[in-house]
Amino acid sequence: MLDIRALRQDGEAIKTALTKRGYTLDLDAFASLDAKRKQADIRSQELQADRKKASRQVGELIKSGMAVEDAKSQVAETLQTIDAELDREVASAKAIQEEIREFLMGIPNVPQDAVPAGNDEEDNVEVRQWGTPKTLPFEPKDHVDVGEALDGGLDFERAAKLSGARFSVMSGGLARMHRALIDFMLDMHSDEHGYQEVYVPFLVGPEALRGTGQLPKFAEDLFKMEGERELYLIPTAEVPVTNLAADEILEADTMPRRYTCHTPCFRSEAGSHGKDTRGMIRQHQFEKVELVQMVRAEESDAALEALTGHAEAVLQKLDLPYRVVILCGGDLGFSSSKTYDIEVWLPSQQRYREISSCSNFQDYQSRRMQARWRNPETGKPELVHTLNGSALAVGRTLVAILENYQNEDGSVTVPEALRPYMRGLERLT
RNA sequence: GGAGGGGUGGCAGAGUGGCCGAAUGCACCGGUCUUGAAAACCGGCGACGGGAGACCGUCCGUGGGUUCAAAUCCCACCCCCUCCGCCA
Repeated sequence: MLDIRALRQDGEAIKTALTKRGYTLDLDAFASLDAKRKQADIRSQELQADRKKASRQVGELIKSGMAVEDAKSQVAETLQTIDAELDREVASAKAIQEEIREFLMGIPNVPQDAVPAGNDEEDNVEVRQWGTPKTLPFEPKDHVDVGEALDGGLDFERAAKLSGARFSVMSGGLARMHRALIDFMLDMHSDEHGYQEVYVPFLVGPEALRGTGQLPKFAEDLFKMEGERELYLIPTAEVPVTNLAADEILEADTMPRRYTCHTPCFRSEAGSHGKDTRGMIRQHQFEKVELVQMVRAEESDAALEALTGHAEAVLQKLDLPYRVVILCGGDLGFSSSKTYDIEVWLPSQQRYREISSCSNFQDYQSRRMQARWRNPETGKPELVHTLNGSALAVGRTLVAILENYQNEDGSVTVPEALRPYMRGLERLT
């Protein structure tokens, strides 16, 4: 959510910045709503002040010895006049405030200056590359062919039997490698990058989803539970972990907060029919290790660079070639002010595919969820800046390993860094 | 699922109809003292919105209601705690 005061003061500048992501801000609609709000607000406050005064008068009269009924009749007429108008004014002030809130909730975050212009992923700009895409001495198979050929391995048919398309079953060594990856990533972020591991609910209420920005606009991307309580399967650990700070005022000495968390993620993929239908690139259920940070405003730019580096470190240790791109305005997520995607090399597709997305939300999420910290210099609560990034999407990491580490005989070499997590196993066959 | 207790400022915790946005303690900030720190003492200190400001309004889990007046009384819901039952 944007700062309403910023919108009043710098509306034009914000509108211009938002065009970079293809969003047209209706400033006139906002201005007229805001003017209506102010009028209703001022009037209802006046009436309330008058009403309070009259009520207090009654108390004083009674205390000074007047009979209760007499005291009441002193102000009865005034109150009657006030009440008639007050109900109306308060109701309309409330309604307008709610309208403004919904209006604000529907505006995406303002892209930072560094965000390049552009419409879609074609316009994202490469920032750096790491490693050299391997040229395999044989025709590379894709991860489905590699995985299905393994003993145990990948099984999409049985997954479909259970749950339909976009699910997978893994068994044997592959299932173990999947689990090992989670362990490997969590250990790395905890031991080397200074994150605290957390375990959180996989079902959350609507408020948490409003806080991070999935609701109200993107309900169709979520799986909603049946039942008397309104609960949703989390689409990412970002939702429960970031909302840990919701409605809280963090003490300065507990900042910055850095959390790492492994959760399954559930996405309806409503808008992506026919996209990545083969294999486990795009699933309704997948595992992810997430990084979340809550930092002071002036630290968030540096924090995004560091966080992206922490995600990159996973790929480096696994020796998987990748590149980092900065998302253009048109490809930028709703709540983000700046996002780096990390893309891993897939030999079968001869191109880089997204495996991580690292974003700085600045105060956009924290304003929605009222996540603040107490600045000792002012003594006042200030909104934190929130960031998060995948480090990494586990399923896609597995895909990358299957493809980059495949051998001509159909086996898959276990990356060296992962072997301690697989009891020394060197090869999946 | 049954019975009882409770949700108040950053935290703990008073407050059962008007003098309460709210005692007190801790934490925090400023000062005195000190070579410095601690301790002690003095002062300050909730959040949000509006206003240039004086100041005004809202907020005591949430939503309704009673009343001239609600943190306080009534109703519903949510959450937490204790005991019993069930259970991985």
